[in-house]
Amino acid sequence: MPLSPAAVIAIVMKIATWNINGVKARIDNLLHWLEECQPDIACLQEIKSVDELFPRLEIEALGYHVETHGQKSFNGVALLSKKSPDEVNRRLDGDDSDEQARFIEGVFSTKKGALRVVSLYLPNGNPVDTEKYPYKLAWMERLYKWSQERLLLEEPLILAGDYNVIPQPRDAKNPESWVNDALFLPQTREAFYKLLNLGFTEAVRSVNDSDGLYSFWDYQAGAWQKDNGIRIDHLLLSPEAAELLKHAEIEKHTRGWEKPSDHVPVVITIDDEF
DNA sequence: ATGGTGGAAGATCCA
Repeated sequence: MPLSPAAVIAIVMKIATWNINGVKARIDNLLHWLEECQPDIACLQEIKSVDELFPRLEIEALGYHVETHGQKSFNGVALLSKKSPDEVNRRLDGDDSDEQARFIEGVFSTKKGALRVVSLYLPNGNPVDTEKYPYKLAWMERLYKWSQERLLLEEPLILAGDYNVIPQPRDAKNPESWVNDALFLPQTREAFYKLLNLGFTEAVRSVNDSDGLYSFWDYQAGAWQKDNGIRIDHLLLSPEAAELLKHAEIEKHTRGWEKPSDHVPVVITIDDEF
């Protein structure tokens, strides 16, 4: 007996990351994007809100569960998901004095087992001659150590977020203008590749080898109009997650919306289901 | 161009 069409439809889920640059200023865009994209899990960065003021009701009305790790004015990350996580962790080990909200991990039950998804917002690191740059490098080292431990679980793990790292010259329209920037300094890129080389797959690069892929365009100097962008928003997949990867896409069109974020969503599709 | 724009907080800091 032949398979019915329904039986051969791939069972997939979409996981997205988006630095929205202020959830309260971006709520209309966010709701519109959630309806359009229908991600199963969305990792947000720079919510710039305390947990109590996060506009959760509107998002919950679209059928999403909301977990936040916010702080006043700056930073802040969130996980939106169509099914609630079984477990949520908000601390990145290695510095008990760090009060910046840049990390949230959710553990989800899927039909294939546990799926771990992290929404991360790596420090910018500029100006590099201040304490901000050592803080960035230390944060990357903490993420490295955390990842080393998590990879021992040999489970699908996705580290999604704004890395504030331009991995290669071709990830910038004008790489020469970034040579002294914390996003592109050799030490920054080395730390990124050290993390990647633990065995992660960078989702976008693994499916698309072309130049001109960007995820951020500055508000200033007509960067968007000139397509003067950089690619700094990444999804890193453990071997067990990489095996499930079907597609990866940068949703460039959202940068052309009214009142846009300066970043756009990056979305992957994996062979899995809640 | 030594932040040119934008968000959040609150008369500045952060990116």
